[in-house]
Amino acid sequence: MRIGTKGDYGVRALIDLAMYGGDGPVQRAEIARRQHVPEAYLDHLLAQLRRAGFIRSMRGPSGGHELARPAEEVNLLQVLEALEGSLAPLPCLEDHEGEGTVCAQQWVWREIYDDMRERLQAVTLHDLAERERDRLQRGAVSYSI
Amino acid sequence: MRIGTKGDYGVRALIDLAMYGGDGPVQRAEIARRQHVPEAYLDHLLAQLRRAGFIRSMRGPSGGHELARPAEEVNLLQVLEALEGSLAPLPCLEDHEGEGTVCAQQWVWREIYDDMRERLQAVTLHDLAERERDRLQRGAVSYSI
DNA sequence: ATGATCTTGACCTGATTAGTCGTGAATCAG
DNA sequence: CTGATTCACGACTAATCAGGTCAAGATCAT
Repeated sequence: MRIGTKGDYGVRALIDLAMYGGDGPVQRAEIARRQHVPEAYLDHLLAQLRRAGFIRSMRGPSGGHELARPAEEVNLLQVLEALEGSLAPLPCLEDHEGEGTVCAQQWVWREIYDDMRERLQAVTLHDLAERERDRLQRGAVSYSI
Repeated sequence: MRIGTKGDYGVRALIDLAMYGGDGPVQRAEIARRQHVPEAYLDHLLAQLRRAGFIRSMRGPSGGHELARPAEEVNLLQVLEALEGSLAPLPCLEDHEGEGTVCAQQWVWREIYDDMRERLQAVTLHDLAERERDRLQRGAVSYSI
């Protein structure tokens, strides 16, 4: 469940779309510049986000990316699981039906994991974008990772 | 904060000592056999546990390992952090004084992380050993990882 | 057609994980 | 003292993953 640049950058890209995507699609290069993410890498993340149904992409001049669903309907858990895979701290907590394996301390981690997922589910892209707008107004600096 | 074999095996080794260490030290080979851990690998984990002050080791015939502190005074957080390093899901949550970097969604993760540490702190080696004794009595199978 | 843009897959580098192996050092029994 | 037993420690390796880069191609507005 460690969050890497994939998760961080990916979420930031979506926040960017939520903030600047009001009129027409937003270009990769713009997102990359604003969020300080290497453009070539962002490319892959956008592809993943598209396949997962979070964004729509349009090619050609004046093309770009936009949210496929309203920002209020997308939560952090969905996005992070799409980008990073399962967030389970132990393999045995992953929810494929045939549980099979059991690991030591499973009961402790189960609660932690469930709690975490709940909290992440409660946060929408809209919340994050608002928070970010606040932060920018305060003139805060934000180097990621 | 993903828990790997190090954390899993290491905790199991300590549980083993808590359960079978009543009279005299317990040998590496015994632990390895009971807990299904490769002995050569267990060696490293025991070394780490010793350096971190959780166990004492004696060489020679009838040597072995034993808990350095009573099982009630050792909690899961201490052990896991000694074995796996910081459990922070994001580097920016690590608590070295010069915070410097900030990452997106930090506020969400801070709560999750704090909650997790609290829960892990609340579980002692004694609790784990008891739980394990129960499980064995029920004849449960326990393949780790 | 053309140029900006997205799309895909191949590839690269360094770090980490999960171990193995071999040698050496302490301890104890006889 | 000698040898058996057990831990101690460092070197080595193989596989996987993170975090990227790069190049060729597909698409579409104009």
